[in-house]
Amino acid sequence: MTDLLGIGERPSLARRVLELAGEVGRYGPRSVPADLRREHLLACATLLFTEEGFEGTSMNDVAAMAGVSKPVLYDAFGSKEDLFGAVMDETHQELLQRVAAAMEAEPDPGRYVFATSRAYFEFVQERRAAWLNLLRSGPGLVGEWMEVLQRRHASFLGGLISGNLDRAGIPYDPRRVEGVTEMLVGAVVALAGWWVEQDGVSVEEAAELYATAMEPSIRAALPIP
Amino acid sequence: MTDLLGIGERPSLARRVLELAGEVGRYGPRSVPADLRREHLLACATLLFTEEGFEGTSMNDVAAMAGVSKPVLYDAFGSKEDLFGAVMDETHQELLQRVAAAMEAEPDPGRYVFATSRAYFEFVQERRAAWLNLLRSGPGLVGEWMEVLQRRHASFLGGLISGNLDRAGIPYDPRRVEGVTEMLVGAVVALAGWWVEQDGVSVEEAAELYATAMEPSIRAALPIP
DNA sequence: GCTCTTTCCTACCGCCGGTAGGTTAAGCGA
DNA sequence: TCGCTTAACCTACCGGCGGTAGGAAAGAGC
Repeated sequence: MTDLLGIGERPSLARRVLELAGEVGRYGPRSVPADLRREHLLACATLLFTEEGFEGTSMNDVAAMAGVSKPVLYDAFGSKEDLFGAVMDETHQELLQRVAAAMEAEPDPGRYVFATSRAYFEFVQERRAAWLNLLRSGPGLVGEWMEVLQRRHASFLGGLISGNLDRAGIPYDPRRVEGVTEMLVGAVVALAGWWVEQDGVSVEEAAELYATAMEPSIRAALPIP
Repeated sequence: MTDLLGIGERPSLARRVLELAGEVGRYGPRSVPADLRREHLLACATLLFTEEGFEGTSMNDVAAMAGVSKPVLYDAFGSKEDLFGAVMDETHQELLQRVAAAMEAEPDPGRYVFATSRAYFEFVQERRAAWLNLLRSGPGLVGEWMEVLQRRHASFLGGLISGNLDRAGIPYDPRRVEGVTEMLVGAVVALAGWWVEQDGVSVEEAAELYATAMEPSIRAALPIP
């Protein structure tokens, strides 16, 4: 758990960080500007948390991999949960962007559910470890971060749905939209958790199953024409 | 986090445990049979984990509350995760039994989804802390216990569904039943997580929303007449 | 009385998340 | 050139955690 990238030869990784960023010597040796340092630490942490999970990664590991002492790490990120939260945040934003892009690229609104869920499953397939260790880690532990993500995902999805309803001039109960979106997110997370350990079920099939099941439930629970 | 019940006056809780169980002196003072001790420790752990969560409870706390030293605790349970698993297990079994009972008590098969989900939401309402800290804690962390529970819940539900299909002589793809049940469980957990923090949404309304949404999705995804 | 077995405790281990306090050296005005 | 400020950084430590080694106490059976 030390030096996965050959990055951590102790005394002077700082130099290499600066070299990578094309900023050598800007503040002299042994001195990396805080924002760059933060970025670098975040990259190391992402690698470790993705590969080893929250509990499998210690702050010592992260600091060692970055070639830096612990207080430097704590200057940048106040606590282990802060750091993990930042890593999750980045990855989750990426996932949401891909889902949003998939929806925009889909011309047929009748296939929105399929298109977005396919994007979700593709992400899980491509970034399996990240999804398992970062996104699916579960609420409750790791501060309340997971809850935040799930809530964000739900309100993102709710925004899409209620946006469509608004545009069509259909009245609806926003409380109900919230409940439905929570279920949709819960269902996709659960299905992905099952699917990621199955063999022989393709992305298309998974997305098709999700869409087949959830499409009618959305129509039944909300006033969608 | 010490002695919530006045149980922990150090040297001789053992006596009181035996008194409670009507077994005083069976093996003489300072000696409680292992199975009884285990039960007692499990009760203390349930109380603490329910109230303070996994991370908020230390093995020292549990041992202190039980009026016992740590090695005794470790003799009975091996590790903190084992202990937490045992606590979760017990509570989860209870939840599943209530769901099963609700279904058996429901004469109209068309209302199974509503009846079972209402039982679920009632449990969440009555045992809020237990549900939040024990059952909803999330997969990934705490060993793989959550995954086990979710899987068990899904296969329990899948058993109900495929049992019905079998009885009716309808052929089906078991893989598909698995996927659907995972979604159903994920959706109910997610909806409960949202609902448990809402004001003014009754159990009936929550269960109705769930049933309205999921009933058609089951029919759409599975060959149910 | 002696040994075996079961229960139980004191005292410790290594590691973790997190911090106090001091060192280095660049930047800069006089 | 000298001193002062400021930012980056490190060594060395803290309390508490999960977990364990090794032995004391006391009933049971001979």
